[in-house]
Amino acid sequence: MNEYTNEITLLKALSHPARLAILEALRPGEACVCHLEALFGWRQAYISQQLMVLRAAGLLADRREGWNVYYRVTRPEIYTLIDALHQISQSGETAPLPIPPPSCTCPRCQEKGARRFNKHPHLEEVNPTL
Amino acid sequence: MNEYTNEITLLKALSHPARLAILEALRPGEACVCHLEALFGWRQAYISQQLMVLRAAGLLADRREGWNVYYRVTRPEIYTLIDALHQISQSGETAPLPIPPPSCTCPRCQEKGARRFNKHPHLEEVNPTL
DNA sequence: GCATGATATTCATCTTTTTGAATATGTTTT
DNA sequence: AAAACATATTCAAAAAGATGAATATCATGC
Repeated sequence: MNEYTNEITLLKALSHPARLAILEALRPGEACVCHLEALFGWRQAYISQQLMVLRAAGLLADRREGWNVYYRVTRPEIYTLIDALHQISQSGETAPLPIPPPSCTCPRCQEKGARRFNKHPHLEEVNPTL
Repeated sequence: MNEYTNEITLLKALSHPARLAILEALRPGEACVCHLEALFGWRQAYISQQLMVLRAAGLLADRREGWNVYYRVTRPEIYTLIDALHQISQSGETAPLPIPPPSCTCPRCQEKGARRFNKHPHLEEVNPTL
């Protein structure tokens, strides 16, 4: 179950209101920490913590200039994901569900001589690594 | 900070390898629990738990047919998000970072008479609700 | 070098997630 | 109704995440 390691790291970094808000604030371009501090009215340390998470996930890079540290998004593609997220979240709850699709392709359901009282086939015969 | 409630619920539902894998398995269409059980080789109760999370997030619906319960994705748009996720995750670590973008639009940085030793402007003057 | 401003990190605590184990629910066949 | 099956739910312990408080780092101006 070590699949999706990168994906999960990324998703977890995004799964926080403050971090989503920060990414939104960075959409137009880079910003220094003091900007975010003033914009959101959060404690400096708190913002720094969240920036750390986003940076650890590889989403942000920083650049020092005198007193200030400027953060920027390193993967603008993240906004494609975020936009999709908003779209899905906004659509009214459980829409008028589509007509039930065709029947299951389950290995068991597929068995030709599918006797109804039967143990599952052994996993080895069935699992072509998804 | 009650913003993004729906978004966070959705992201958290996705932030789990087993659940991502399940959604992947459901991409071609609906499947019964025994299918997933055989496909992944996980405990039945475990799969049911993960399905519950996805259902609670409004991503899945179920349909009973005799012995089996068939699950299907109610919001195919989720795959747009997942595809974006994979794309971002696969791109090699921190790509050759783009040239540092233009300077910060931070309220402080914007102040015309920006005296360098100055307190931040009061938040009320600055925070137009992001 | 020292004081100050901006940002980062560590620590401790509290809450949430994860996941195995046990058990419950509901359906079908006999 | 009882047995067999498929799936769902509850519980508890361990792991991970969130966050306030305190403190550290590092650049700048004197």
